[in-house]
Amino acid sequence: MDQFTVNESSASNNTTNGGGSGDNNSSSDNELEKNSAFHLHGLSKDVDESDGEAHSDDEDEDESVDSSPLDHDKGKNKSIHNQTLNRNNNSSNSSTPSTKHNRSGSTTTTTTTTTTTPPLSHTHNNHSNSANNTNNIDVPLSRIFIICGKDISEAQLTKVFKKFGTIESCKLVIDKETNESKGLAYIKYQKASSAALAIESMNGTTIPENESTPLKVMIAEAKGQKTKTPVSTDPEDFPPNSRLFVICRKDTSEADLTNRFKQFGNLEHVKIVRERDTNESKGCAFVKFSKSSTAALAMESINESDDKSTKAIIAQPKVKYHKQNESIHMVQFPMMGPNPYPFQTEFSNPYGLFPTLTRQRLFVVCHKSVTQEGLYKLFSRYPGMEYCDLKKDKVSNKSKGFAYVNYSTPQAALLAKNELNGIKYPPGYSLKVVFAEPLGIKQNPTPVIDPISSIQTSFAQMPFIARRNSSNDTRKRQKI
DNA sequence: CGACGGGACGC
DNA sequence: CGACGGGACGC
Repeated sequence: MDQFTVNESSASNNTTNGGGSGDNNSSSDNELEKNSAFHLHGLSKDVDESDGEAHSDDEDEDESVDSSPLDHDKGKNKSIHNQTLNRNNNSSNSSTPSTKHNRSGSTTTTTTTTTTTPPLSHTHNNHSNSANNTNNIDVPLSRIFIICGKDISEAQLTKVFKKFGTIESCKLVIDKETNESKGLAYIKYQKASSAALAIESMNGTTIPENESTPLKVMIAEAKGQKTKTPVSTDPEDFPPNSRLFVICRKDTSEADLTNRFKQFGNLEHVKIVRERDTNESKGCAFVKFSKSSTAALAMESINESDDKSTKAIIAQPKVKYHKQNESIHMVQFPMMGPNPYPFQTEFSNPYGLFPTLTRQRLFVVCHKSVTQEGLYKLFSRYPGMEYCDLKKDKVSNKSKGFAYVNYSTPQAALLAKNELNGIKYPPGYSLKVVFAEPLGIKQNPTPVIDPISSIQTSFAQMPFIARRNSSNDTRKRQKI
């Protein structure tokens, strides 16, 4: 099993993009896209009901995993080229290669509670230094980050999460001072598909041990990466990590790929990358699924198959161009539960954030008697509504008197705004409908923030704007 | 009237 | 010395 080595050295890797296109930086984008889809139905087949065993498939992942991966990882170092990819031929003028991360420290100390996973029981911790430090994990996208209540134990987490695949380690983050849980945890799986399944089925849900706190489950950032990174707005990448980049023979056709990949389910489309002029295949393709777990399972299966001429990795998001002034907006999707929103439960995502353009999102002020259902019906009279979330007080569950409504296009949002702003919605009370500000601009208790820094931070989160000035291309190439 | 939960891993 | 090549999406 040649694990393609990923260089997601979170470090900086500069490559000036002459062509302005900038590839996305993998490190960030990778982590950006944490996320996942939430298919209430499709999923059950994969995991849910079974309750005991998660995997269905072939892949005799069982023992094979044990020692080999580590060995391979040692060898990994060599295969990490910092190749910058882009056809713009940007010679990497800007220095600063990967030197940033030292691979010395390994994070061994994790409290690996590899509890009782039937098959691979004794997963010896990946202590092997350098091989598996979380900065550069052996298997990309195989580690998840969980936000849970502070009263959840490692054992409880393990119990819940082991059904998605073999857990290598489960680590609660403990506050040094108080010695108490911070309500955060990391779980490292052996396989990316396990992580994807875990996200898809657990994000936004509550577990019996703590009914009050819905879990947030997302792909973990590489160790150095502190902050939340924004999400790609590439629609092709939604849900994140649902698309494969496939290397194949040049004589492979779309139909061949379709035949090969459709068995995994929810295949959306395949696209072979071709030379512009000759139309000849470049020997690679994109294969899009509607779930990231499917993409991961397909990848794992393909890479383990005997056909060595075809390999797959999770695709990096496509570079997307934006109008200069258009800001990106992170929309908070409500999580789970009995949902009055038919649309958004299809997807949920790590931060519960979904990228949108500002002009597609409305901020609505309404009388507190207005209900979620009523508001939903009202705004859904205008086509393209994808989301409607009346904010309620956490404890009293009473309306806070405002809501966020999302439309699939700026035009749709504008129409709804024009039609509904100022109407008397509960008779006698005016509805106010305006475009929403990006998250974080208008904070709750009328904070005392100085406008400068708040603006900076919020804009800093908008990748395409930030990237314009920075000549950095942190995107690294994954080598298969 | 009215701005969105909590958030990152040894030293 | 030491391990296999192919490779990014219309701008």
